Amino acid sequence: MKEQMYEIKNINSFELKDIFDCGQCFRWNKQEDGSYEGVFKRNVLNVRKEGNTVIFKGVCDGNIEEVVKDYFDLNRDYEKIKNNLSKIDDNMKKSIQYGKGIRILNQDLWETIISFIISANNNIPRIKGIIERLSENYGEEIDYNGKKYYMFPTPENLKDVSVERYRELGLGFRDIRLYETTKMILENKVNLEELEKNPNTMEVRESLLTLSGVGPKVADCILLFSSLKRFEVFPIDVWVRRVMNDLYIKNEDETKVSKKQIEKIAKEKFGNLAGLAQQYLFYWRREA
DNA sequence: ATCCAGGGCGGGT
DNA sequence: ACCCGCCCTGGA
Repeated sequence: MKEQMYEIKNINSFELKDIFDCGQCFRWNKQEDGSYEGVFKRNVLNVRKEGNTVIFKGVCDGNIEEVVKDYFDLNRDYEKIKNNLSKIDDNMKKSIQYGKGIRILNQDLWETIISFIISANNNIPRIKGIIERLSENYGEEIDYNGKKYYMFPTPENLKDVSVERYRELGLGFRDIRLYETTKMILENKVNLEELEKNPNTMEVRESLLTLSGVGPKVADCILLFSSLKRFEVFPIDVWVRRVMNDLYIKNEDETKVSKKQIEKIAKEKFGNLAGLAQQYLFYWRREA
């Protein structure tokens, strides 16, 4: 494949650190020169920012401009969204100022499902390690700049991989979950293309919940961070529980705050932008 | 050493 | 409906 380049001048709501470190993705890594490099679908990309210009460079499956516009959600008006959310209260305003460059990536549904199954009760360095080993072992190779990169394995790539093999790759107790979910998708027990087409978020959520290793939190992450792009969901993890309790609930023991309670407040305050609000709050509370 | 990290599952009430 | 213990692994 031939190297392509694409640049956007005077871009807003686009900060590399905010996008790649806000917890939505696992295959982007910061380089020595401050740029980020990542593999998604059949693309290998390097992204860097100089002033208000973003430069994308790499090998793409198709036209780089189209690939980038789709993946980085460039047709959505984040300035408008941020303005609306900022009006809600000072907490939102502050968290948005902190994560002003966040964009929700349009990630492959299958990859997002598997990645967040792996994320369960796990830490980020280890999650990234597991995903890299899966890709190196079972993903298709792409050569770029004299280096080898590996696509995330497809369901077919994982067809004959055993539970034991997953355990060897360091998945721990998630081995069986990955095995079973892959099998269910290969057997079309859950049809990913149908999910993409279904506008009813709750139906899609129910369907995701039938997959092994997918509970409420993982399902919501998949709905928000994959190409399903449902911004009304509100994934609740320990950090979100923490920040929601600090700001709005103020219970002495945050672990005692129920999910329902948090969901109710999120819906009342943030409505159909709850997912975005969650992301700003999460990133702010974890990093700041 | 003990704990915990972006939960889910299965088996209790 | 809630609640609880348990689940691999590795880094602090």
